Amino acid sequence: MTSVANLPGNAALQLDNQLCFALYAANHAMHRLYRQRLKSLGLTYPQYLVMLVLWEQDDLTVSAIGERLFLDSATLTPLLKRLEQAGLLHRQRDRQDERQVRIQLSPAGRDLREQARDVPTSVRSAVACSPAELQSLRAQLHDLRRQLDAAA
Amino acid sequence: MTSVANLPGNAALQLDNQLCFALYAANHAMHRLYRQRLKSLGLTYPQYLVMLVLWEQDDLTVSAIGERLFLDSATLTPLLKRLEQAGLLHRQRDRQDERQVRIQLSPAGRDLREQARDVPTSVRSAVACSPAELQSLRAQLHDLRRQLDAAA
DNA sequence: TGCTATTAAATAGCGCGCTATCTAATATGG
DNA sequence: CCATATTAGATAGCGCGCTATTTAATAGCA
Repeated sequence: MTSVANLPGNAALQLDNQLCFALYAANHAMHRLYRQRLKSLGLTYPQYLVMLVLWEQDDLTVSAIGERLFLDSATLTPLLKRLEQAGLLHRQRDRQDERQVRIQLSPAGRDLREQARDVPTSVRSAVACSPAELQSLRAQLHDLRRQLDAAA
Repeated sequence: MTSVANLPGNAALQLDNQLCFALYAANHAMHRLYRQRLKSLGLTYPQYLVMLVLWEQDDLTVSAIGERLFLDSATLTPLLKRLEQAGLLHRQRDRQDERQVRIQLSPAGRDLREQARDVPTSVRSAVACSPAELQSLRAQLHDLRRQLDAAA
C-alpha cells in the first residue's frame, strides 16, 4: 500500500476522462459522417460550413467569413479559391477598399442550397436524440467554446 | 404570404442551429488552448493524445493505438516517427509477427508524463464548469460519437 | 508444399488549420 | 505631401487526417 505511482494523479491523464478527447472523437465522427453525406455535393466539410455562411449572407469579405467560422485568411484563401474553381462563387476586390476581397455566390452556388437542405436532416436522423437534447448539447458546446476562447 | 423561399427550411441550414458547427468550433477552441499549453512540452495535440494512450499502456502496436484514438496507420505512422525522432519512443517490428510494429516509450517519454500532468488541470481551470457538468458533457459527447460511428 | 487471401504498416497525394512572413492598400500624423 | 503604421489578404511550410495504393508477412487451404 505504498504510494507507488500509477494511482494518484492517474485519473487526470486517463484518456477516457478527458473532455478534450470526447470532443476530439465526437468531432471527427461528425466530420466523417458529413464527409459521406457531402460527397455527392462535391463539398468538403469546411467548404460546406463556408457555404452555410454565404447562404445566410452573401457578399461577405474573407475576414467576415473568418469571424463567423473562427478561421483566418491563411485557411480561407485557398479554400475559397477551390470553391471558385468549382464554380460556386466569385472573388473580387472591393472597389472602395482594394485590400478587401468580396465573396459572392454564383447561381450554381445558390442552387446548391436545395441539395444541401437534406444533409443536416440526414445526419440528425442518425442520432437518436430528442431535439431538446440536441439543442441542450449545442448550447453547452457553445458555452464551452466561449470559455476556451476567452482563456486563449 | 406566398411560400417564398427563405422562410421554411431555413432554420435547418442556419449555422448557429447546427450541432456540427458547435462541435467543430468547440473542438477547435480546445485544440488551440491545448496547443498553447503543450508548446513547452514540445508536443502537438494529437501527439499528446498518443502519449496519453501510451502512458496508460505501453508496448502497443500501431493499430492498437489507432483503435483507441480512432485513427489509422496513414495518420499514425508519420506521427509516431516524429515522436521517435523527438526521442520519446521506439518503434520496432514484433519478433513473433513481423507485420506489426510495437511502440515503446523511452525513458524520456515516460518522464514527460510528470510535466503533462498539469496540462488538463490548467485547461479545466479555464472552464468555469462544475466537475459534474463536465462529466455530463463528456458522457453526452461519448454517446454522440458512438451513434455517429454506428451510422457511418 | 505452394497458391491465394488476409492482415499490418507504410506511402503518395490532397485539403485543412496553423505560424510566420510578405505584399499591397489605406489610414494617420508630421 | 510624405513617411510611417495599420490593415486585408496571400503565401510558404508544417503537421494532421483522409482515400487509395503498395509492400511485406502471415494464415488458410488444396
